[in-house]
Amino acid sequence: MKITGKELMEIGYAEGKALGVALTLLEKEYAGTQQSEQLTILKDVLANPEAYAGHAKLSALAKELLTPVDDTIALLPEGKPYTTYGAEAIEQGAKDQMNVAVKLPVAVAGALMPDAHQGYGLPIGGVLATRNAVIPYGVGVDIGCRMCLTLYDLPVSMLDENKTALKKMLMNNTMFGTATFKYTKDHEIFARKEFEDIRIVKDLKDRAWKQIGSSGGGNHFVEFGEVNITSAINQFNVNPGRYLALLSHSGSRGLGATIAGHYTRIAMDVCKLPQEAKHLAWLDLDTEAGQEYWLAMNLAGDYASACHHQIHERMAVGLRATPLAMIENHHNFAWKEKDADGNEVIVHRKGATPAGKGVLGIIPGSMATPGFIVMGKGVSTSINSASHGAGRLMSRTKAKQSILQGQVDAMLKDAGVELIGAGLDEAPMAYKNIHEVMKSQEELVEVMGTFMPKIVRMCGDKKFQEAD
DNA sequence: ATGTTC
Repeated sequence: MKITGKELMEIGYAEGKALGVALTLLEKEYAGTQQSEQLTILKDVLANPEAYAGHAKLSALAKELLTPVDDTIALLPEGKPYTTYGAEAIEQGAKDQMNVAVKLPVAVAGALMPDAHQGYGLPIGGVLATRNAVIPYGVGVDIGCRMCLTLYDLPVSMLDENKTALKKMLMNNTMFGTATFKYTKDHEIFARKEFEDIRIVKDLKDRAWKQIGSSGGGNHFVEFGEVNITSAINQFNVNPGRYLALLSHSGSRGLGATIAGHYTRIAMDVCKLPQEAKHLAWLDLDTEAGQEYWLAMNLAGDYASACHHQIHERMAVGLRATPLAMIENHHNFAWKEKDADGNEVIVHRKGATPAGKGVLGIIPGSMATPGFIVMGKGVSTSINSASHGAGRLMSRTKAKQSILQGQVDAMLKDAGVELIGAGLDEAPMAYKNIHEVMKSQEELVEVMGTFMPKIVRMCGDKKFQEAD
């Protein structure tokens, strides 16, 4: 009778390579030794592998025990099938990233939106449904980045006739980049217990207080424009027609960015994946870290919403008017939703607009092209999603190198757009044609109306623009 | 996206 692997596991050997090495050694080197002594030796090697590193017979086993266990989680050989919308205009890097994402063992389904481009982990424009797992980089760095639109029963002619006053209103009531308000407005979100219960979130409360109501950098904006409603929005009693409107695009500022970084690091520590998938590390929702991230993510989402609401409140005061309707949606977030069979899945939308049946959303174009007010059709192959914009045609670096200010100025003049702030990296020509993108997702959303920007404010912070 | 490099 020889010692079995099962017996070795009883004395503490884990299933794996070291166990195999031990069994081989017993057979080759210790065949004549009593079993009880064999077990004693192996127990001792396991307890003190360092002591046996130079041992004539046991060094191979000691070396194996001293080698860190390879705890890399393998990707599935075959990824879950997924639908790509507008594939012909999507860069290969984004497709490659999606192909990796659907091979995660926790992946249930995926979809790629027509504005997709390469990001960290999941591509921007990527949608991924998982089982009981949340991927911090599947949500993105700017947790709860979102759109908010208010419609006013005010004459559209104000955009021309009161341009100076509206510009001033934007200058006085919005803050971009590193700028914050001297007098911040309180918000009920600061009473949330997550600010007490979660250490990392607690440490971020002061900065969140300073930044509330402000907008970020990059592609974030607050703009006045003309909305043309073509299909009545019954839930708000908004009839077809032209409306003065305010549209904002911003996220959760330092709060969300720090939460994202913190939990991504934890995820990458506990969930080791092959190199090409390492940024897709997930947190099991049954773990403490997973539950904490879920709460922190939801807080950051609500904070992003609160920032937009304060922006719109300040502007409503400036306009001395009450909005007819407010339409808003996150496009960097994870939601608990049901799949076709009624099972709960975690749907990550990283730069994708929720488009469940009857769900309203905003898909912006660029500073000189229209955005769209849409109603989702609830198409399951897109995991109830649509694009979150036109999508970049070129990187920020390439845009800054190849686009001339004069070209942008001419384009803005043509479109009748007044721009405050923004660098060449946000030039309209750095983006795909929004009309083509909308065509690629006709089956996903119904267009209820358009928004044409007229007075646009973006981040004018030079330091910000020189970065990346 | 980001007190823009823990």
